[in-house]
Amino acid sequence: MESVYILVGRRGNGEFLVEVLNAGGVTLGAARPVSADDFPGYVLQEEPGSPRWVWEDTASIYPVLLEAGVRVERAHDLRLCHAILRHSVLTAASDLATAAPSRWDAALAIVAETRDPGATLFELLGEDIDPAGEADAGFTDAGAEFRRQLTAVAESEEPGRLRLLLAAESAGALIAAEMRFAGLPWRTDVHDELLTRVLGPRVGPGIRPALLEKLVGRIRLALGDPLVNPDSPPELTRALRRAGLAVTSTRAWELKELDHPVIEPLLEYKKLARLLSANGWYWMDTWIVDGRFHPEYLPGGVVTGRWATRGGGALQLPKQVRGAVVADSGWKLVVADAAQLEPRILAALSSDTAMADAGRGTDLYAGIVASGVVETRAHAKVAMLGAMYGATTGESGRLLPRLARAYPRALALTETAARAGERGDQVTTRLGRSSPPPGEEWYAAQSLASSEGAGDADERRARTQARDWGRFTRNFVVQGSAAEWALCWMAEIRRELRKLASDVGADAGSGLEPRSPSRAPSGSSSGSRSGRGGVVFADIPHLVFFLHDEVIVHTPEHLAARVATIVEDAAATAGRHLFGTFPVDFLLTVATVDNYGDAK
DNA sequence: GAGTCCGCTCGG
DNA sequence: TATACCGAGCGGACTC
Repeated sequence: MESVYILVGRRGNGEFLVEVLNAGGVTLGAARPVSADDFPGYVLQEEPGSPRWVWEDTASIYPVLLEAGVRVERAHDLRLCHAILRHSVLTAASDLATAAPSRWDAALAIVAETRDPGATLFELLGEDIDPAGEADAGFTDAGAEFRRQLTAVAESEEPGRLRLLLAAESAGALIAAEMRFAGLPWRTDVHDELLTRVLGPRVGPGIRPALLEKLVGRIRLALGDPLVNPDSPPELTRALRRAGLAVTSTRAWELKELDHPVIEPLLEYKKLARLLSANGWYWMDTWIVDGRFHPEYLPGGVVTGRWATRGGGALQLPKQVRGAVVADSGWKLVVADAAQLEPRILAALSSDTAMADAGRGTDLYAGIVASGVVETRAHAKVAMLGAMYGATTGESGRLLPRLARAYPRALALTETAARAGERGDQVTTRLGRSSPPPGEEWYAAQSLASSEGAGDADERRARTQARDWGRFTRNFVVQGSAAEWALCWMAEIRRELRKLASDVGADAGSGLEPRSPSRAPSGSSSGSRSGRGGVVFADIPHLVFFLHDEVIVHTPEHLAARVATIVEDAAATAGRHLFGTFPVDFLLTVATVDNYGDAK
């Protein structure tokens, strides 16, 4: 079926503009306004034709639709796609890449800093034009940008890969908005109980909970220092040294090596103080709304293509508190984790069949041991990580030659990527995301080192910087390609979950309905489901969390088995999308559980 | 007092 | 067991 695009823009007065385009981006009719009130209805009406919605910024437009109970199947995010095409070496010759910096480039930085949902890029840029005309100019420009993007892809060396990348990136933007909207189920009563158990009863801000205070007492006693404040690293270091401990810092791993009565209570204190400050009651009050954790996901927020997040520290949910992530009553969490994702990606990228063989149907590190390359799983892991991160010393550095003999193609790929970075060259992921070139300072340091009269210090500094950048590019290829696999995996999961929902007839209308209050888990203190989280994905399985190589789907219990199958199949499909018929397994560990803490 | 840097610990 | 890659976020220390 010929794909149709619908370009969407927004005027300063809140009105939308829509224009239907054919597959080549050519207009099929004049742009027309749609009022803000009518917009969700318009989208709902057009969705059965599976158009691809083209808009500047999914994160500012899509939440409006979600609030109105409308989901879309496909989108093209101009902002995210511009960023990819502007920097990809595959499109370096395109008009899009060679043009002078435009508002699309400026918008990248600004949107990354402050996202005011509802603001158009023009507004963000503070361009001073009259409200109606402003957005119409922006709309015209969006159409032009879209055509530039289509052309850049079509004329590139790898149009198929780039198309897949742009589709995956845009699907990611939809998923990010949907996950934020739906939120991760979070039981504040369970969380509170956990905190109270290990810290003592809740106290006001600035006051140490009882069990922490007790530990401070033990620390002071052991150090013979009745005033030492364990929250102050310099003060604590001095106190430790006075007590005869030759420490250079207060890092936990350094303390662990020591034998002294203060170590045990101090390590315990650090662990609990961290829990309190990072995920304590204040965190809970701030980030859990109506029984859901709603972090903001930022697709493309990391140079490698990984997502960043903002708010609540969603990238670092400690294992300690995952027990508070509890499925609603009658629902389950399907938690899936891609096992040894990056080594598998590396094997496929480099067509290293020996390494792919090592991971076939089994833990890849165990497979490396079984092949006789190294003796233990721990060695296999540290050696692989060293190869991908650029370790030179220690255990990892010593094991690298053995890995290189067994898997020459894989290791050659990482070395080639490192050498490219050391020269200041860009490297590119499987689907076409390129690393940024080094900054001006970097080039300045290199040319200074090779100029006449350069001193040893100049040369050392240049070499260090070159090697640093080489480790970045070495890792970029693997981490970035893994991020692409993860995007394809999630997009596939999302697509299949939607099909499942329509198969079982739970998704007759928009796919979103107000959740009935009776569905709230009994005995939960998480309160009513009104307000921001009041409309959720009622009755249909949906993604609620993503972390680099791991997803969580919240699903009605009776669909959990089918969801698990979907997640498994999607991993294989993602592998085919990236690597065609190359025989590499993408193994998952999948757990269907009531709470996240029970997964693995 | 506000803004920024650093040390530390959490995640992959 | 450190080391090597990518992050978020807190609290203290420091600067203006």
